[in-house]
Amino acid sequence: MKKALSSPTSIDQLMERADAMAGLTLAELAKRWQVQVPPDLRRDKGWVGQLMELQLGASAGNKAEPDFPEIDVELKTLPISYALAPLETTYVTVVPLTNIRALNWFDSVVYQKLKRVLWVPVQGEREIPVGDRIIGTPFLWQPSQQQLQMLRNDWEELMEMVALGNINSISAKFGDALHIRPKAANGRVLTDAIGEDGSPIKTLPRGFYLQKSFTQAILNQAFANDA
DNA sequence: CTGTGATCATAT
DNA sequence: ATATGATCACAG
Repeated sequence: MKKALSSPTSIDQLMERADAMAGLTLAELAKRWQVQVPPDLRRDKGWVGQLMELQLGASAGNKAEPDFPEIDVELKTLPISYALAPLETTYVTVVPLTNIRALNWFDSVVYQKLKRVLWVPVQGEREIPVGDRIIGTPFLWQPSQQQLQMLRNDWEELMEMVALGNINSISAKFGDALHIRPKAANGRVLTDAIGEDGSPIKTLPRGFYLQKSFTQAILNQAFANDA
């Protein structure tokens, strides 16, 4: 998809563009940007997010930084059930497995991305045709002190394991708010990491994901604030 | 090849 | 039913 809009230069401008899509179906928004609606998301997993990028003027690209670096905002779509519960965990960024310098939370990409997020809830039930799914009301979120502490604790615990060569003993069961799971094109992809004895090894690339319980709490906050 | 956007699909 | 591990498309 092509970039058709300039990056928003202020929060107000971003929210204006965001509010303009609230209540629309994905088909309606897709028509506005002249993109085809896929029959399902099996082969287009990132389609919804990329449509949002068009609407909001996010700079495309694969940089490990927030979508709107000028205004320090990260964009996240959140697929939700009929009961307004998250249907999926939320991918944040890849886990650095090598060249780990200072284990500094505030320098981490996780912190840089999550310190301010524009959440866009979208109906995600698979039985709803993609084009018929309704876009919810986007809202801006900043983690509370408590949420920030949870994220930081998980991040520090997990990164310590990585730095000490224990990447292969990390599973999705670690971490309360944040966890680590594979993030690759397939199971044969290998990248460099630190082995148990400190020597280089090859392992599957991993990503940081937000647990559903964490994003559920974010939704609850936003919902309560509206009422 | 690595990062982005994520959801899929099967084991449990 | 759902969480974990696996996977898909595309940009740079």
